[in-house]
Amino acid sequence: MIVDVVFDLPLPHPFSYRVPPNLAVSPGQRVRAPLGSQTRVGLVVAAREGEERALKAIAEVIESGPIFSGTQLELTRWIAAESLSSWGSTASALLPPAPRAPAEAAPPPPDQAGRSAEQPELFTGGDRELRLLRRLQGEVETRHLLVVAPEIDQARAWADRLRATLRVSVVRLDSGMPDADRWKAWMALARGTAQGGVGTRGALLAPAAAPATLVLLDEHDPAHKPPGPPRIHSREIMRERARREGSTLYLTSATPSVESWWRAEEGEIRRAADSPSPWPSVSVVDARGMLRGEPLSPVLRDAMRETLAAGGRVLLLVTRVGSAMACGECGFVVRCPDCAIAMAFSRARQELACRLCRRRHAAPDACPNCRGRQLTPLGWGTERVEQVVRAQFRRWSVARHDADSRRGRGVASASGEGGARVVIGTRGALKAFVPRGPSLVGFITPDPLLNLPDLRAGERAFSFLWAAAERVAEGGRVVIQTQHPGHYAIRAMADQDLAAFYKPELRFRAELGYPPFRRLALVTVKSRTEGTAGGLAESLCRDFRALGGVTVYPPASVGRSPRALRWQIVLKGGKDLPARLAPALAPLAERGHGRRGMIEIEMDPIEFI
DNA sequence: AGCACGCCGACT
DNA sequence: GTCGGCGTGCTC
Repeated sequence: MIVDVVFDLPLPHPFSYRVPPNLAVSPGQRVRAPLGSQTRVGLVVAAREGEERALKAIAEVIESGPIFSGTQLELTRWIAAESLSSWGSTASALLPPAPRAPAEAAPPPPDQAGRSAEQPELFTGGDRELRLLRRLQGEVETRHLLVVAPEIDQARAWADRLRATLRVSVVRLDSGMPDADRWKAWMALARGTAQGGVGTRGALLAPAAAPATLVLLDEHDPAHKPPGPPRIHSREIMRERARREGSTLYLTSATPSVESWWRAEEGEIRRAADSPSPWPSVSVVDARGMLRGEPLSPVLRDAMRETLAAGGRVLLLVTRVGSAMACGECGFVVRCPDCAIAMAFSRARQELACRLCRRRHAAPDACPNCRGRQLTPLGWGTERVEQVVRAQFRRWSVARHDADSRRGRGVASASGEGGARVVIGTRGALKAFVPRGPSLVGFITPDPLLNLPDLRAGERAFSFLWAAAERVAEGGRVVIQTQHPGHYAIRAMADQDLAAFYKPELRFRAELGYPPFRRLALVTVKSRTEGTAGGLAESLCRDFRALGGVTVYPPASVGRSPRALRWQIVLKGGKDLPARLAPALAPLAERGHGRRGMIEIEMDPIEFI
């Protein structure tokens, strides 16, 4: 017998091996097989009869039987095709680490072909997790449960929470556990000795028996699409899984992705009813014309004094200097006239460029709107804000919480030993206030985020603003200093009104043909020699244009060094974009890189386009 | 991705 | 005269 095996390599095709008579091997099973000079772990994707004399033999099996059912194997193939990642790398990322010695495996749960899936349901609102738990309570008696969190910390917390509230046996499948434990957890779920599993991305295909209850926590979180194959959001994998096996999918999010909100409007997703939860009072301070060197407006300064005097704690949120150009006087931001995305300022070249269509021109020296002369990238560093705050609030303890101040250190003293009453930090600082949130959150200014040269700038800023408001202690307040006091992201947050954000945002996306209405792909060409990268990018563009139905933006050099070694091509198309691109990419992947240079492709990029 | 084979510079 | 740079090509 011959088996076709895929490996954790960026290779587009499987390798064939003969199966020695002493081994039993079938599709969905992991094996070790010789490849080149070494022996590697691979996944059997097909078995057939044929001429086997020229082939090398499978060395050994990893598990005694298949670890993926036929449906799961087929699903990994779909994921690979949809993300333009290799089948082997995709499968490898979605399986527990292989044990060193051959191990007795529990068979994967049987396929449930033909079951029609229920509509996924989206939980929003301040009590979304409680309402979800209540729902799960009624289901765990009869169904398997799989919960996927964006990060290990959340997976750990949810495992504890499920054990405590649902009183079911829940195993942890995330990489925060030792490899051997992860493998055992996987098998416990397959065997049915565990009723539920919690993990991160690597648990997406864990063997919860269909029809199962699948949960994706914080579905909008970009951590659901980390670097590395497969380049696809966990939400899409969960959705497809639920659809194929007839499982129920629950999504939670304070601020759903625009994609999910759109699907809810289209009736593809049901929105669980939510009720308003306590909300801080929000003051929006118009920062236009505010002195540039002064991070604290009188409104924020007074709010801080009041909060501190009343015994509360203050969190000042800083967003690092942006790359867009904004007018210090009127707040005008230079945007691409075609793409409506903020243009990125290059200090070295003193020019502005659109990350999408590559339009570029010299940076203006006066504001095109008000003729003001203070047209510069806008933003504050935590250190500078700290200096000012220390000088103005000498009586109070002040701490900084950001990547530089070493995660946790500033906070430990701030929350633990009754330390800092004023904390200056970036987004991560929100998590540091446990168990009680700060009484006052001041946004020095969210404008750099709002003006990011990124089509998702508004979505990101909104999510951050909302998360901060949710964290504020009851009866507390939020002060936002901004040059865009009327921006719908800010208004929607202030009014605790989700729809007030998504409605205009969807209109913007629709008008300009951005996701979720169209799909994007980002192709990166790397080469050590300048000519090849640019030349290869140009010739790739010709190939893509020849495909039809795909918008090909001009390639641009994105190398940071003066010598341009990286080029990027942005592509836009419909739902079938990966399928359309595959034929143009196949010849490149087939023979190494075909031409010299390396090609990477990311479907549905979520940053910096 | 590794790893091996294959042609041009600074060293014992 | 060699050791070694990584450019190119292959792995069932």
